[in-house]
Amino acid sequence: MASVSIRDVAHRAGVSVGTVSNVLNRPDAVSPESAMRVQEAIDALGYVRNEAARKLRQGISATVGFVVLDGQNPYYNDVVRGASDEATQRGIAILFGDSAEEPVRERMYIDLFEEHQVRGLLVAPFGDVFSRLERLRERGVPAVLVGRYSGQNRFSSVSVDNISGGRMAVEHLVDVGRRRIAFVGGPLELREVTDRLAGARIAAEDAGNVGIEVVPTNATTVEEGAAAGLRLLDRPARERPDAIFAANDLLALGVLQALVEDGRMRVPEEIALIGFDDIAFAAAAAVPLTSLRQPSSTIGKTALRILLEEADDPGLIPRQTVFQPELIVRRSTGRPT
Amino acid sequence: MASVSIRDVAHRAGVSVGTVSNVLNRPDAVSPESAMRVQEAIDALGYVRNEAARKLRQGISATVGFVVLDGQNPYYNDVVRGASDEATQRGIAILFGDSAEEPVRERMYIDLFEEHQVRGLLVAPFGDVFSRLERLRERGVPAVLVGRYSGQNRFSSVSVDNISGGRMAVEHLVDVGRRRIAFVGGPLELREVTDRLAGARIAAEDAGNVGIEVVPTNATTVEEGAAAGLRLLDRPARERPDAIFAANDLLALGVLQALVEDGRMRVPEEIALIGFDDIAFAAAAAVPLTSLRQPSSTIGKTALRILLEEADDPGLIPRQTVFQPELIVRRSTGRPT
DNA sequence: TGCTACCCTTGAATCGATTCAACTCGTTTC
DNA sequence: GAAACGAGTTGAATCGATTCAAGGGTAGCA
Repeated sequence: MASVSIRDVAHRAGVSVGTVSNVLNRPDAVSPESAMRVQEAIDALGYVRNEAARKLRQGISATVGFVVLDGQNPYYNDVVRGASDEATQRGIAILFGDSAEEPVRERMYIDLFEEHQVRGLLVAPFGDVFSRLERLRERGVPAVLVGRYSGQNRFSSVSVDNISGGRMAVEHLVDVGRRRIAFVGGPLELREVTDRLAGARIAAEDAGNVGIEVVPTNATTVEEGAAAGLRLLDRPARERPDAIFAANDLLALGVLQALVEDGRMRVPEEIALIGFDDIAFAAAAAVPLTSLRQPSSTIGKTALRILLEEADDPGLIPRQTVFQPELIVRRSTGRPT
Repeated sequence: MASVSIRDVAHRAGVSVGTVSNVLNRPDAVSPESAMRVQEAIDALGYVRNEAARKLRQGISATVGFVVLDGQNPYYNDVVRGASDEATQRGIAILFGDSAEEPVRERMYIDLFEEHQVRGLLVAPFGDVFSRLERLRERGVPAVLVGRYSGQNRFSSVSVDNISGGRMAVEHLVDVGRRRIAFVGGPLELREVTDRLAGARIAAEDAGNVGIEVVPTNATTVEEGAAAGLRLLDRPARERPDAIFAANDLLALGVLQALVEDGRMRVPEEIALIGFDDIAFAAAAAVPLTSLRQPSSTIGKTALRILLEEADDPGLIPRQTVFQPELIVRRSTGRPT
């Protein structure tokens, strides 16, 4: 463990530690020649700054935590990529935690990240983490919610307009002549799921004579989607819907997989299918999937930016940033025969 | 910033800081009643340990860095999930970096993580990072390569047997009656790509009368796969292959998308298609994709375990852990008409 | 009673970067 | 020539958890 400290650098360069620190942090407060000598010493010794010491002294850190709801979902990977791009540009590292839709893990990560003195927290919340987040905020550690807004607007959030998205989805289905719509999604504790459903209901009401039926799932995964698809297929033919709005693309792909495998209900002829998120695989699906696109990496970038602003100025009032989703029409919602 | 330190806890519990530290780290060296009083104080004050201070003092940290080649690839997400599971169980946090197949970013993350005093580094390497990793190792920070083995076995690695996988892929294609095989993959600097190709060539030679042609790509993405697919379609019909082995599922899905869209070459009738990794979306593809499954989350878990062992005992000799891939047959490699 | 052994507890020293009051030295101003 | 000023530099103090030599107390034993 041949650890090189600022002291070693100072010694080799023949200056004091204060000067070395200045070279690192306030280069213009130092004479060019000192700067050069110090730089040489740094290179020669292979000095690397000790973040722990810096963090300890300064009280704030160059680390941000990101607790993701479901790391398997490509949507979140895009968001992470966006946040991570932005972070890296500012020399900030991201601590990563995948809560896998389990409240226990979610809380564990939040605690872990707190110990690590993160500057702030990006959270795609699943369980009720707000009391924990409140506590963190009292200590000067802000949080920004990603992909959903907080119930009481107690925290800033960056998300897409899920109600409007749900509405667009059903409006589109109605446009292509569908009336009996199944909403596949869950758990209903997920705010984005209920919002998309709420939007769907509004559109159904506006259209009149359109029914929305909820087919609940336990998670937003391909497997759950496939299971829901099978349940629909099990019904007598005339009780089946003529369109499915899945709460996200993972579910939609699962449904699609079940339908294609089974073969009795062809997409889009007998049944139309629309998803949400427009993940990369939606276009490559068995039947290319109509979906509502989210500006995912922009969401990540924006969330990180807001987080850092709040970290710098704790007085800021929480604000909700909402992007509009965009309808991407593909084959899965072609007109019925 | 109402920061609560171990000193405050000690004061409230009426004991010394040393005792508090012992409660936290060596509970059996402390009397039950002290432990209880300290615990109460901790709860009452909402004390959270300051990792920075601990790290500084101990010299080692409870953080591990993971530099991923391509965060968009579900395969790596599975690996990350595995590593992350294992890490969390041990109270270790993971710093996450997505190099997006860019050597500059890759190096940046390694440097950033070094500043953060990571205990070790998991790396899915793209560019040549070995000299940097060597330097880190000299400082007691080990690295374990994920998803590929190091050229000179200078580092431990956890991967799948890509040569054997490539072989299995082509053997399977030959089994279902294919002879003119296109290998879609690249860049050829990626060791796993060339290994899979090498395996393919071995199988072709063993079979005799089987040709392998390389269709290079610039990255292992859906888009590049689609582009490669279009290039194949552009050829006169008789110059087209009767099977495609894509270096990974992303490429395979891209190829599939192009073929299905175009419609001239049906999968699997006119052309068979096999991928690698067996990501979750392979099963949900336009034509369910035959693929070679990797035990991805096990790879992540194992890599982390080895990394920590090496961090504890720097004398360990690097070892290569290789898992066998498993052939998952689906519709995309049905028999030709 | 004296002695040893054992169990807990104590608190100063430590890790390394940053900060800042104090200082040096050369230059400018009146 | 004295005073004021500015630019650079210095090094001790600081952040908070851990460590460990030293010491206090109690029980056990002769």
